[in-house]
Amino acid sequence: MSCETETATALKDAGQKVTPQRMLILSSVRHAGGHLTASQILEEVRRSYPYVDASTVYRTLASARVLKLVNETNMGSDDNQFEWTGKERHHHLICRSCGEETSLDNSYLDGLASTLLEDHQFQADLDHFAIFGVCSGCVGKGR
Amino acid sequence: MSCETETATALKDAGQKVTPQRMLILSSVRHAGGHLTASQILEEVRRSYPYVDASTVYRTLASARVLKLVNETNMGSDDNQFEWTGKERHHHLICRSCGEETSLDNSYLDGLASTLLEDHQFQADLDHFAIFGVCSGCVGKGR
DNA sequence: CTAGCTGCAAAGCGTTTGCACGATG
DNA sequence: CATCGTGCAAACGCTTTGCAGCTAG
Repeated sequence: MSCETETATALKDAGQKVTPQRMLILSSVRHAGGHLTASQILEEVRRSYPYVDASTVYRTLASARVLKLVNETNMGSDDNQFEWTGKERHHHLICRSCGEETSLDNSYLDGLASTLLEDHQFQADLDHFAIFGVCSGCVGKGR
Repeated sequence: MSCETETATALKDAGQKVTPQRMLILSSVRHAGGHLTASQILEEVRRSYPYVDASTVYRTLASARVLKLVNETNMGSDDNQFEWTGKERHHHLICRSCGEETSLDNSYLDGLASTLLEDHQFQADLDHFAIFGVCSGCVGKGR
Protein backbone atom coordinates (compact mmCIF):
# COMPACT_ATOMS: atom_id res chain seq x y z
CA MET A 1 0.00 0.00 0.00
CA SER A 2 1.47 3.33 -1.03
CA CYS A 3 1.73 6.31 1.23
CA GLU A 4 -1.21 7.99 -0.43
CA THR A 5 -3.46 4.96 -0.23
CA GLU A 6 -2.60 4.57 3.41
CA THR A 7 -3.47 8.15 4.16
CA ALA A 8 -6.72 7.89 2.21
CA THR A 9 -7.66 4.73 4.07
CA ALA A 10 -7.03 6.38 7.41
CA LEU A 11 -9.36 9.20 6.43
CA LYS A 12 -12.09 6.86 5.20
CA ASP A 13 -11.85 4.70 8.29
CA ALA A 14 -12.50 7.78 10.37
CA GLY A 15 -15.57 8.55 8.28
CA GLN A 16 -13.99 11.55 6.61
CA LYS A 17 -13.96 12.39 2.95
CA VAL A 18 -10.90 12.12 0.78
CA THR A 19 -10.42 15.35 -1.11
CA PRO A 20 -7.51 16.55 -3.26
CA GLN A 21 -6.80 19.33 -0.76
CA ARG A 22 -6.52 16.92 2.13
CA MET A 23 -4.30 14.56 0.21
CA LEU A 24 -1.97 17.38 -0.77
CA ILE A 25 -1.83 18.79 2.74
CA LEU A 26 -1.17 15.42 4.33
CA SER A 27 1.32 14.37 1.65
CA SER A 28 3.20 17.58 2.16
CA VAL A 29 3.54 16.95 5.88
CA ARG A 30 4.29 13.28 5.38
CA HIS A 31 7.12 13.76 2.95
CA ALA A 32 8.66 16.80 4.56
CA GLY A 33 10.66 14.53 6.85
CA GLY A 34 10.53 17.07 9.63
CA HIS A 35 8.55 19.97 10.98
CA LEU A 36 6.56 22.43 8.96
CA THR A 37 4.62 25.47 10.08
CA ALA A 38 1.07 25.87 8.86
CA SER A 39 2.16 28.56 6.41
CA GLN A 40 4.96 26.42 5.03
CA ILE A 41 2.41 23.71 4.40
CA LEU A 42 0.10 26.18 2.72
CA GLU A 43 2.91 27.41 0.50
CA GLU A 44 3.91 23.88 -0.40
CA VAL A 45 0.36 22.84 -1.24
CA ARG A 46 -0.26 25.93 -3.34
CA ARG A 47 2.57 24.97 -5.65
CA SER A 48 0.40 22.24 -7.09
CA TYR A 49 -3.01 23.62 -6.24
CA PRO A 50 -2.97 27.40 -5.96
CA TYR A 51 -6.44 28.07 -4.60
CA VAL A 52 -6.22 26.31 -1.27
CA ASP A 53 -7.27 28.43 1.64
CA ALA A 54 -5.40 28.75 4.92
CA SER A 55 -8.52 27.75 6.81
CA THR A 56 -8.62 24.45 4.92
CA VAL A 57 -5.07 23.74 6.01
CA TYR A 58 -5.89 24.45 9.63
CA ARG A 59 -9.06 22.41 9.52
CA THR A 60 -7.34 19.49 7.85
CA LEU A 61 -4.45 19.55 10.28
CA ALA A 62 -6.84 19.73 13.22
CA SER A 63 -8.72 16.61 12.16
CA ALA A 64 -5.53 14.81 11.16
CA ARG A 65 -4.22 15.49 14.63
CA VAL A 66 -7.29 13.89 16.16
CA LEU A 67 -6.65 10.84 13.97
CA LYS A 68 -3.05 10.88 15.18
CA LEU A 69 -1.77 11.17 11.63
CA VAL A 70 0.18 14.30 12.50
CA ASN A 71 1.28 15.95 15.71
CA GLU A 72 1.68 19.57 16.62
CA THR A 73 4.54 20.98 18.63
CA ASN A 74 5.53 24.36 19.88
CA MET A 75 9.14 24.80 18.87
CA GLY A 76 9.69 28.07 20.64
CA SER A 77 8.67 30.43 17.90
CA ASP A 78 5.28 32.06 17.63
CA ASP A 79 3.60 29.56 15.34
CA ASN A 80 3.36 25.85 15.95
CA GLN A 81 4.86 23.18 13.76
CA PHE A 82 3.34 20.01 12.44
CA GLU A 83 4.97 16.77 11.48
CA TRP A 84 3.93 13.33 10.36
CA THR A 85 3.45 10.89 13.20
CA GLY A 86 5.98 8.19 12.50
CA LYS A 87 6.12 4.82 14.20
CA GLU A 88 9.17 5.65 16.27
CA ARG A 89 8.90 8.25 18.98
CA HIS A 90 11.67 10.77 19.00
CA HIS A 91 12.69 14.13 20.34
CA HIS A 92 14.52 17.19 19.12
CA LEU A 93 17.52 19.15 20.22
CA ILE A 94 17.15 22.69 18.99
CA CYS A 95 20.08 25.08 19.05
CA ARG A 96 19.15 28.49 20.45
CA SER A 97 22.04 30.02 18.57
CA CYS A 98 22.04 28.60 15.04
CA GLY A 99 18.63 26.95 14.99
CA GLU A 100 20.01 23.55 14.08
CA GLU A 101 17.75 20.62 14.90
CA THR A 102 19.01 17.19 15.84
CA SER A 103 16.82 14.17 16.33
CA LEU A 104 17.13 12.44 19.64
CA ASP A 105 16.27 8.83 20.25
CA ASN A 106 13.42 8.15 22.61
CA SER A 107 15.57 6.07 24.92
CA TYR A 108 17.06 9.21 26.42
CA LEU A 109 13.79 10.05 28.09
CA ASP A 110 12.61 6.59 29.05
CA GLY A 111 14.38 6.81 32.38
CA LEU A 112 12.83 10.14 33.20
CA ALA A 113 9.36 8.87 32.32
CA SER A 114 9.57 5.91 34.67
CA THR A 115 11.04 8.02 37.47
CA LEU A 116 8.18 10.49 37.19
CA LEU A 117 5.66 7.67 37.28
CA GLU A 118 7.29 6.17 40.36
CA ASP A 119 7.82 9.36 42.34
CA HIS A 120 4.79 11.37 41.28
CA GLN A 121 2.36 8.87 39.78
CA PHE A 122 2.54 11.15 36.77
CA GLN A 123 2.20 9.62 33.31
CA ALA A 124 4.46 11.94 31.38
CA ASP A 125 3.66 12.45 27.75
CA LEU A 126 7.23 12.29 26.49
CA ASP A 127 6.48 11.13 22.97
CA HIS A 128 7.64 14.23 21.28
CA PHE A 129 9.76 16.72 23.04
CA ALA A 130 11.64 19.83 22.06
CA ILE A 131 14.77 20.52 24.09
CA PHE A 132 16.44 23.90 23.65
CA GLY A 133 20.09 24.59 24.22
CA VAL A 134 23.34 25.31 22.42
CA CYS A 135 24.80 22.82 19.94
CA SER A 136 28.42 21.68 19.80
CA GLY A 137 29.29 23.99 16.90
CA CYS A 138 27.99 27.10 18.58
CA VAL A 139 29.57 26.28 21.94
CA GLY A 140 32.91 26.20 20.13
CA LYS A 141 32.28 29.65 18.71
CA GLY A 142 31.64 30.90 22.24
CA ARG A 143 28.10 31.88 21.48
CA MET B 1 16.61 44.88 51.42
CA SER B 2 12.93 44.44 50.69
CA CYS B 3 11.61 42.84 47.54
CA GLU B 4 10.64 46.18 46.12
CA THR B 5 13.97 47.81 46.81
CA GLU B 6 15.75 44.88 45.23
CA THR B 7 13.65 45.12 42.09
CA ALA B 8 14.15 48.86 41.88
CA THR B 9 17.90 48.45 42.28
CA ALA B 10 18.02 45.89 39.50
CA LEU B 11 16.26 48.34 37.20
CA LYS B 12 18.53 51.24 38.11
CA ASP B 13 21.64 49.12 37.71
CA ALA B 14 20.52 48.36 34.19
CA GLY B 15 20.11 52.05 33.50
CA GLN B 16 16.34 51.86 33.41
CA LYS B 17 13.87 54.11 35.12
CA VAL B 18 11.81 53.06 38.08
CA THR B 19 8.16 53.85 37.44
CA PRO B 20 5.05 52.90 39.39
CA GLN B 21 3.84 50.78 36.48
CA ARG B 22 7.02 48.77 36.37
CA MET B 23 7.05 48.23 40.09
CA LEU B 24 3.47 47.01 40.03
CA ILE B 25 4.05 44.72 37.08
CA LEU B 26 7.19 43.20 38.53
CA SER B 27 5.72 42.92 42.04
CA SER B 28 2.75 41.13 40.62
CA VAL B 29 4.93 38.55 38.90
CA ARG B 30 7.23 38.27 41.87
CA HIS B 31 4.57 37.56 44.43
CA ALA B 32 2.38 35.35 42.28
CA GLY B 33 4.48 32.35 43.26
CA GLY B 34 3.88 30.75 39.90
CA HIS B 35 3.08 31.47 36.29
CA LEU B 36 0.98 34.32 35.01
CA THR B 37 -0.09 35.15 31.51
CA ALA B 38 0.40 38.69 30.27
CA SER B 39 -3.33 39.36 30.59
CA GLN B 40 -3.44 38.00 34.14
CA ILE B 41 -0.64 40.38 35.00
CA LEU B 42 -2.48 43.24 33.36
CA GLU B 43 -5.64 42.42 35.30
CA GLU B 44 -3.73 42.19 38.56
CA VAL B 45 -1.93 45.48 38.01
CA ARG B 46 -5.13 47.28 37.06
CA ARG B 47 -6.62 46.51 40.44
CA SER B 48 -4.34 49.09 41.99
CA TYR B 49 -3.67 51.23 38.94
CA PRO B 50 -6.50 51.03 36.42
CA TYR B 51 -5.00 52.89 33.48
CA VAL B 52 -2.08 50.65 32.68
CA ASP B 53 -1.89 49.67 29.05
CA ALA B 54 -1.25 46.17 27.75
CA SER B 55 1.69 47.44 25.72
CA THR B 56 3.35 48.69 28.89
CA VAL B 57 3.05 45.23 30.40
CA TYR B 58 4.61 43.61 27.35
CA ARG B 59 7.39 46.17 27.17
CA THR B 60 8.16 45.87 30.85
CA LEU B 61 8.18 42.09 30.73
CA ALA B 62 10.41 42.14 27.68
CA SER B 63 13.05 44.26 29.37
CA ALA B 64 12.72 42.37 32.64
CA ARG B 65 13.37 39.19 30.71
CA VAL B 66 16.57 40.64 29.33
CA LEU B 67 17.61 41.49 32.88
CA LYS B 68 16.77 37.89 33.84
CA LEU B 69 14.30 39.11 36.44
CA VAL B 70 11.54 37.05 34.88
CA ASN B 71 11.39 34.19 32.43
CA GLU B 72 8.87 33.35 29.77
CA THR B 73 7.62 29.85 29.02
CA ASN B 74 5.21 28.33 26.60
CA MET B 75 2.95 26.13 28.68
CA GLY B 76 1.05 24.63 25.78
CA SER B 77 -1.70 27.19 25.49
CA ASP B 78 -1.76 30.03 23.01
CA ASP B 79 -0.29 32.70 25.23
CA ASN B 80 3.00 32.48 27.06
CA GLN B 81 3.40 32.65 30.78
CA PHE B 82 5.82 34.64 32.86
CA GLU B 83 7.24 33.95 36.28
CA TRP B 84 9.76 35.44 38.62
CA THR B 85 13.24 34.01 38.18
CA GLY B 86 13.98 32.42 41.51
CA LYS B 87 17.33 31.12 42.65
CA GLU B 88 16.41 27.47 42.35
CA ARG B 89 15.83 25.97 38.94
CA HIS B 90 12.74 23.84 38.66
CA HIS B 91 10.35 22.25 36.21
CA HIS B 92 6.65 21.65 35.90
CA LEU B 93 4.44 18.65 35.45
CA ILE B 94 1.24 19.77 33.77
CA CYS B 95 -1.78 17.49 33.63
CA ARG B 96 -3.35 17.38 30.19
CA SER B 97 -6.64 16.37 31.75
CA CYS B 98 -7.24 18.58 34.78
CA GLY B 99 -4.58 21.22 34.19
CA GLU B 100 -2.97 20.70 37.58
CA GLU B 101 0.63 21.87 37.84
CA THR B 102 3.23 20.26 40.05
CA SER B 103 6.70 21.61 40.60
CA LEU B 104 9.52 19.24 39.87
CA ASP B 105 12.94 19.47 41.36
CA ASN B 106 15.77 20.18 38.99
CA SER B 107 17.62 17.01 39.96
CA TYR B 108 15.31 14.96 37.76
CA LEU B 109 16.79 16.46 34.65
CA ASP B 110 20.41 16.71 35.69
CA GLY B 111 21.14 13.24 34.39
CA LEU B 112 19.57 13.97 31.05
CA ALA B 113 21.55 17.18 30.70
CA SER B 114 24.89 15.48 31.26
CA THR B 115 24.01 12.60 28.93
CA LEU B 116 23.15 15.04 26.17
CA LEU B 117 26.40 16.88 26.68
CA GLU B 118 28.38 13.65 26.55
CA ASP B 119 26.67 12.03 23.61
CA HIS B 120 25.84 15.06 21.51
CA GLN B 121 28.04 17.86 22.83
CA PHE B 122 24.74 19.67 23.27
CA GLN B 123 24.39 22.12 26.17
CA ALA B 124 20.75 21.62 26.96
CA ASP B 125 18.92 24.55 28.45
CA LEU B 126 16.96 22.59 31.04
CA ASP B 127 16.49 25.37 33.55
CA HIS B 128 12.79 25.59 33.18
CA PHE B 129 10.85 22.86 31.55
CA ALA B 130 7.19 22.03 31.07
CA ILE B 131 6.36 18.35 30.93
CA PHE B 132 2.86 17.38 29.85
CA GLY B 133 1.10 14.21 30.84
CA VAL B 134 -1.66 12.85 33.04
CA CYS B 135 -1.56 13.24 36.80
CA SER B 136 -2.23 10.52 39.35
CA GLY B 137 -5.75 11.72 40.09
CA CYS B 138 -6.82 11.70 36.46
CA VAL B 139 -5.24 8.34 35.72
CA GLY B 140 -7.39 6.90 38.48
CA LYS B 141 -10.50 8.34 36.89
CA GLY B 142 -9.51 6.65 33.65
CA ARG B 143 -9.31 9.93 31.78
C1' DC C 1 -29.18 12.84 -2.51
C1' DT C 2 -27.03 14.51 1.68
C1' DA C 3 -23.40 15.00 4.82
C1' DG C 4 -19.55 17.37 5.15
C1' DC C 5 -15.65 19.85 2.91
C1' DT C 6 -14.14 24.15 0.59
C1' DG C 7 -13.24 29.05 -0.35
C1' DC C 8 -14.15 33.55 0.88
C1' DA C 9 -14.42 37.16 4.01
C1' DA C 10 -14.49 38.83 8.35
C1' DA C 11 -13.62 38.61 13.00
C1' DG C 12 -10.84 37.28 17.08
C1' DC C 13 -6.91 37.18 19.90
C1' DG C 14 -2.42 38.12 21.70
C1' DT C 15 1.23 41.01 20.64
C1' DT C 16 3.85 44.90 18.53
C1' DT C 17 4.64 49.54 16.88
C1' DG C 18 4.32 54.76 15.85
C1' DC C 19 3.54 58.75 17.97
C1' DA C 20 3.07 62.66 21.05
C1' DC C 21 2.71 63.57 25.90
C1' DG C 22 4.47 63.08 30.47
C1' DA C 23 7.48 61.50 34.09
C1' DT C 24 12.08 60.21 35.76
C1' DG C 25 16.78 61.04 37.08
C1' DC D 1 16.28 69.44 30.85
C1' DA D 2 17.20 65.45 28.16
C1' DT D 3 15.96 60.94 28.09
C1' DC D 4 13.17 57.35 28.47
C1' DG D 5 8.62 55.31 29.60
C1' DT D 6 3.68 55.67 28.99
C1' DG D 7 -1.02 55.59 26.98
C1' DC D 8 -3.56 55.51 22.98
C1' DA D 9 -4.73 53.71 18.71
C1' DA D 10 -3.80 51.28 14.94
C1' DA D 11 -1.52 47.54 12.72
C1' DC D 12 0.01 42.88 12.59
C1' DG D 13 0.25 37.77 12.09
C1' DC D 14 -1.71 33.57 13.08
C1' DT D 15 -5.83 31.22 13.71
C1' DT D 16 -10.90 30.57 13.88
C1' DT D 17 -15.62 31.05 12.39
C1' DG D 18 -20.04 31.94 9.59
C1' DC D 19 -21.88 31.14 5.48
C1' DA D 20 -23.23 29.72 0.79
C1' DG D 21 -21.88 26.71 -2.80
C1' DC D 22 -19.83 22.46 -4.22
C1' DT D 23 -18.31 17.58 -4.11
C1' DA D 24 -17.41 13.01 -2.55
C1' DG D 25 -19.61 8.79 -1.18
